[in-house]
Amino acid sequence: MSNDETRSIIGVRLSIHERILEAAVEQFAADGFDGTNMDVLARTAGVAKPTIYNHFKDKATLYLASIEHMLGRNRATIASPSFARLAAREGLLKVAHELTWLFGRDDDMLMFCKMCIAGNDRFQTATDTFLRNGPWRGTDEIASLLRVWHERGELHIDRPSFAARQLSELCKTDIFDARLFGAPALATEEECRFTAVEAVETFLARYGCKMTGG
Amino acid sequence: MSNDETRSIIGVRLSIHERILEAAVEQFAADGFDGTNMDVLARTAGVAKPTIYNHFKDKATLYLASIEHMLGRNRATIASPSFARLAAREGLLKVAHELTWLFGRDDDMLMFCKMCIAGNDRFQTATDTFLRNGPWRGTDEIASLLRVWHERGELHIDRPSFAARQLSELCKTDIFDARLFGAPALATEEECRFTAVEAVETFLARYGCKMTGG
DNA sequence: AGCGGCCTGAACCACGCAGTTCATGAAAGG
DNA sequence: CCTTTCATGAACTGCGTGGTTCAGGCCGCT
Repeated sequence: MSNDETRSIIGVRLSIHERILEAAVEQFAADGFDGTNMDVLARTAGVAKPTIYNHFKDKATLYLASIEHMLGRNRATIASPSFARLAAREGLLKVAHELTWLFGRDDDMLMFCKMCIAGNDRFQTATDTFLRNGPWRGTDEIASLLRVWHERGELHIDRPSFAARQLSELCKTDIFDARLFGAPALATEEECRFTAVEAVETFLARYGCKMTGG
Repeated sequence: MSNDETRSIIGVRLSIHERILEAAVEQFAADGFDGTNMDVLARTAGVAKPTIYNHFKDKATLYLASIEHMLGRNRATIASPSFARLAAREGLLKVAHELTWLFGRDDDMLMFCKMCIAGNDRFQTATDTFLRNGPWRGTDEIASLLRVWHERGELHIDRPSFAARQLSELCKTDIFDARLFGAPALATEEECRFTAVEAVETFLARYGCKMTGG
């Protein structure tokens, strides 16, 4: 292979494979599956069309791969196990900030949500991997954290998984629906912070023990 | 017009116009705008293709019309002002049950959300009317109720609108995302009741006054 | 130098699908 | 009874686009 590593975008060298994936994420996210034109995609990737089909069997295959690629980039831990060292309130705040940021200010996340929702009968497998590696993994991580704090006596939670999902929902308040339905305008950092703080406040009122400030 | 009223589905007589709209809602919701094939749509409607174009100029026009059609069918009140007579806890439970029912067991609502999300760049006006007449009207109604209970001293709420949206989000826990992304399986009545009760519990923990049980 | 692998660009094929046309037929209405 | 209106179905047009082919060209390897 000759010029596999030659092209660079923003100074970072990318292999042809990666360049195609990056362009795919961008295009699919912007225009949806049907709205994406493979000729255009090739041009944005700076690559000849046959090259794409040399790396990916299909438009659908590329679509799947692009979802996984995007999820891989987005390994920003929602609830890092390291948060367990913090006091419940601090840890919850960190988690809530991650969540509101994700819901309110992450474009890739939003676009792929839209795509999965829109196309879901045709690409159920794509939707499944998205859910498994995205939202569900996130709430699982949160649930683990909650268990730690519960055992440490800082929270009192009977159903950690359900509680985790409640927290996640609370973090969507005011910022997510608008984006899901409307123009993909970012929520401001102010809004995200506010929603996060309020979510934790409500969550602790229910699940916090006296000393935690519930 | 000859057999405008002759065909019947499930015993209800529908005009050709309505039959097309019903089929359109179903198809668009299931497959999105691009994924919908006009030949198939015609067949599902039990109508010849030219007939569709005799009633609607365009695929896009039909799409818009189908959204408005769906809106007209769905005039359920989430938070009736009459609930204000109830104690806060009872009233909130009623509201929460309405919400979980809507999120978990109302097919029209779900389809509608999918359609708006799928088409939104190209049909922003449709999405806007949906938001105004749907979710936003709902949370406004809830906010009014919250204000009543606040003034009556049963709740302590600084930002009623925000709190209303928090309640609404809490009522999605565990039942809405799965439907939005996955198969449109109904949430069981059990699940809805559970989520509603838990939502109210969490909500009151934050916003209830001592005597309310918060 | 010669070979093999990969990329390129442009042309090309095939197909799905929105929208139309047309001949036919059936009901309503004066 | 004749006219108007409208549904029907089948065939057709035209276009956008997914996917392929092919003749080159660049590069590394031996």
